[in-house]
Amino acid sequence: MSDPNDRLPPLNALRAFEAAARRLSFTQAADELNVTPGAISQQIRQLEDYAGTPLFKRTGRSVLLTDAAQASLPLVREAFERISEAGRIMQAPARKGRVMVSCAPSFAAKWLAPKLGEFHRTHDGVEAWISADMGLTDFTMADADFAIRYGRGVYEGLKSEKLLDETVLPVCSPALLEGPDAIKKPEDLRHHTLLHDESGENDPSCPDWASWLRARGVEGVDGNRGPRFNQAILVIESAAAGRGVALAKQAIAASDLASGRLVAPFADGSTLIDFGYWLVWPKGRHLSPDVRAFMKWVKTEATKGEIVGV
Amino acid sequence: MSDPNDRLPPLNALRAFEAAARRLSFTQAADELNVTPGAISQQIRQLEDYAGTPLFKRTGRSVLLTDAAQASLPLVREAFERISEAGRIMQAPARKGRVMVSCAPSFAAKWLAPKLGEFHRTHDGVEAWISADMGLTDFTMADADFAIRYGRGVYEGLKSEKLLDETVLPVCSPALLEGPDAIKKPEDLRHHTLLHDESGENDPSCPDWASWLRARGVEGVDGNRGPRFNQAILVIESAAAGRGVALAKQAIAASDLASGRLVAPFADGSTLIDFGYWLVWPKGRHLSPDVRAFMKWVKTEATKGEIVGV
DNA sequence: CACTCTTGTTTAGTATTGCTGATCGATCAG
DNA sequence: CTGATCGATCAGCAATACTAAACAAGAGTG
Repeated sequence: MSDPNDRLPPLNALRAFEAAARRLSFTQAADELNVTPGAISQQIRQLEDYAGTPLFKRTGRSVLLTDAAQASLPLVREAFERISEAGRIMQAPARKGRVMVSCAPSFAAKWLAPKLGEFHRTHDGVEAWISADMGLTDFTMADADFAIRYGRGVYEGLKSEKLLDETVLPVCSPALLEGPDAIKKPEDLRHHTLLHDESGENDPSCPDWASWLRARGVEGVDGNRGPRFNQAILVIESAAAGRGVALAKQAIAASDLASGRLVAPFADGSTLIDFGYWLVWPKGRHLSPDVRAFMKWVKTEATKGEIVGV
Repeated sequence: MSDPNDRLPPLNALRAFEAAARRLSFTQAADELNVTPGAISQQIRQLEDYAGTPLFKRTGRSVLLTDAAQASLPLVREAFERISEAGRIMQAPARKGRVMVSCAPSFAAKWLAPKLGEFHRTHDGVEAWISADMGLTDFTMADADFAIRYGRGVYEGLKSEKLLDETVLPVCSPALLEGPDAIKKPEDLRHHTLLHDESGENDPSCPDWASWLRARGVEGVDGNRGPRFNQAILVIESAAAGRGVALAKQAIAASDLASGRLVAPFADGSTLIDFGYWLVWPKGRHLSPDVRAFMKWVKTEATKGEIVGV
């Protein structure tokens, strides 16, 4: 009669519950789980049948958690964290020799990817995969081993370690240093297009052209004109193509500066900003030897860059 | 593309995995989950597809865990413990005012049940349910709020609190104290049937008739003859029916001794044994106010009994 | 106040998943 | 070798989960 298994809640319904409770929205939960809202609604109802009590207060507009849901949610969350981690561990043998790092597209393309060949040469048998994604989605469940994030280094539930500081400086194609409108001093910028990087928008310490010019007392240059890009790499590529002068992130521009594709027209142009690059991974995660090796290598590369650059 | 949800293992397959890993047998796992072995086999295979690596080493005869399974199993277990507990908490509002205690059939019938009326009278609005089951099944998942167990009080993963000591003493129907074969001293037992309780078999400190007689230097009585019962209550009822003299557990016999249905023929007959009755519940479990009240009441009843009895 | 937008619910139909029951192959004990 | 036991496999069936579409109920807007 009292079969112990009957006492376990329906597991798939718990997934819907967790997502809905986290978002406080069935629609968003449905979106997250790639199902229709109706499916979520049904799963929740099934769980409520099991519980014998409502889990959400439906207030027309949105939904609220009942006490029962409130009380059980932390345990459900912990359970899923463990399941997620268990899943990773199960997969570990199959992933052996592969390290997956998630990072922002620009950083991946301009900083990480060019150095990867070197890693592969020195670490035989370990291949690195880069997953370039934008959002800093809660990745306790993502399939990356760790991530490189651009920000202040404080992330809820995640451990982080500083990788690299970031500085911002004007860069342009070497072609712009010649000819009648050659850039010699900041005032010369009036003859050129200003390229705006809006990828670091939420960092108040990151200067835009307007504040950069103001800080240097440059007159007669409108710091607001010019095209805007939402990714650092786009600014860099535009600048390299000779379209204008970019206020660029040093880490992203470094390889092009080193190759001569870009030049820094002003000696004192660079500004250290608050945001930086961080190695980030979920708190309880087991890091395999391969992953550790890769992280260590990345950090070494970063210190190298600091010696050479800026 | 890399949908975070795809990274979670199939949840129902995990249940099969946990059971199979615990039992190291697909057949037994199937039995536990009330499905066929084929179903388990398929679920495990599905999980192995997910993991990309085998989880069991099939050695024809039985199965062994691979490293991947070994490593992930603890997390899976913890996850299910939390899910189980979350399930209970969800159901708490619906269970309000109900306390479910699991205990051995004899103790339930002869000790607990008779006192329940009193509890109900003093604790209005709380009803107590008794689930009398024999096995001390791992009940992290059972639906009882707590259990009363007979034993030494050490249970893996469970918390316990001493409820009652147990003593063993000869009892019989008052009818046997009269007539030509009236029982006055231990030697008189030769004229009567000895009733054997084998329910405490695994307690070496618990005397049987043979050791009881030997300890008192009684000669001429064969301590091995007579019917044997595997439950304490059966011995008691046989004795009460006048069939013979039982070496009975005090706690089980107490109510019949009090009512005069049974009597203790010898003044010095009782022996304190190692085993006793314990309140037992899973370590991380949240005990509701109702449950606490019931536990407290049970303990009070137990101390009352100690004052009156023995 | 009507209109519309958003959000959750419901229902019937469909797709997916999970299970059975029978059969097979392997292993081990006698 | 033979019988017994255990796991794997497969086709068919049952249960579960999902979709699509219509519906209902606030909340914001003009």
